[in-house]
Amino acid sequence: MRRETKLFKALSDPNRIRIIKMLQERELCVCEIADILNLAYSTVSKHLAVLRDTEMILDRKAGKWVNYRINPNAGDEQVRELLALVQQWLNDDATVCADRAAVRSVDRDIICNITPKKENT
Amino acid sequence: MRRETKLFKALSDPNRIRIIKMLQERELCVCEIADILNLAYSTVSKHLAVLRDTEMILDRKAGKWVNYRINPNAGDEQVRELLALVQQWLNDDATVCADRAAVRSVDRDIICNITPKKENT
DNA sequence: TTTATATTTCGTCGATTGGCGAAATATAGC
DNA sequence: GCTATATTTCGCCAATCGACGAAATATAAA
Repeated sequence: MRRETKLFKALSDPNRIRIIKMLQERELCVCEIADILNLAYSTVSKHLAVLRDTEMILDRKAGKWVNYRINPNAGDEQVRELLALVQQWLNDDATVCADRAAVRSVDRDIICNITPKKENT
Repeated sequence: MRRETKLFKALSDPNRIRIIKMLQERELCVCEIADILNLAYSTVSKHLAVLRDTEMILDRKAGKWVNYRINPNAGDEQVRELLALVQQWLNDDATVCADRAAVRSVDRDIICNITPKKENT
């Protein structure tokens, strides 16, 4: 039963739901998620660890970035059922819609640097 | 989004899951649930309030008892979907099986009285 | 190898949670 | 009305949670 309650608990936080909805749009790195949610890296990292621990999401190292994505066909059917629920829910939610717009326009090369890349000037 | 996270949070506690699984067997009063879960009345009452607040369960006053039952056709489709998930999950779980056996044999007239009913002797 | 950047881990803090018992409330039965 | 019983509400406590910043780690780039 602990397994099941852990799955529900993972989905019981708004920021984790937002992360899942964003990842259902596309793969994202930690800095992109932190930028959109407006949270500290360490906080986002912890949320991602919670979701990864349930196997709802996977991480993949890519150079200096760690890309997170939905576990496309999780071995656990319960996880698949929950992800399907989340995918069909909240599609008209204002925050979710705004997050999607942000996901489309976010650029990791710009946002991740504390010292912004001087593109011109 | 608060609505959805509240639903998941309601299901993120093992005792609340046990309550739902028991109510999916039959209607129960607070003292029966408290007896099976081995928790204080006040604790069970709070768990039931959390579930009732999501409209997953309904309460019905019946004399000195308050009977709780699953909301048979909740207006909220999300609630129906989650209850369906819980119903299909955990049916082989040892605790759930034991709870079901207890639900079948529990007798509110016996367990609820601190001073047990002197049936004979 | 040094430096910059992306991420995770660690320690801390205030808020929430789940437990309890005591007190308050509601109803049944006398 | 009085008493017993079932339930809820209240106040408390320890544990967990979500947030942060600082420190540690890993990789890219110079």
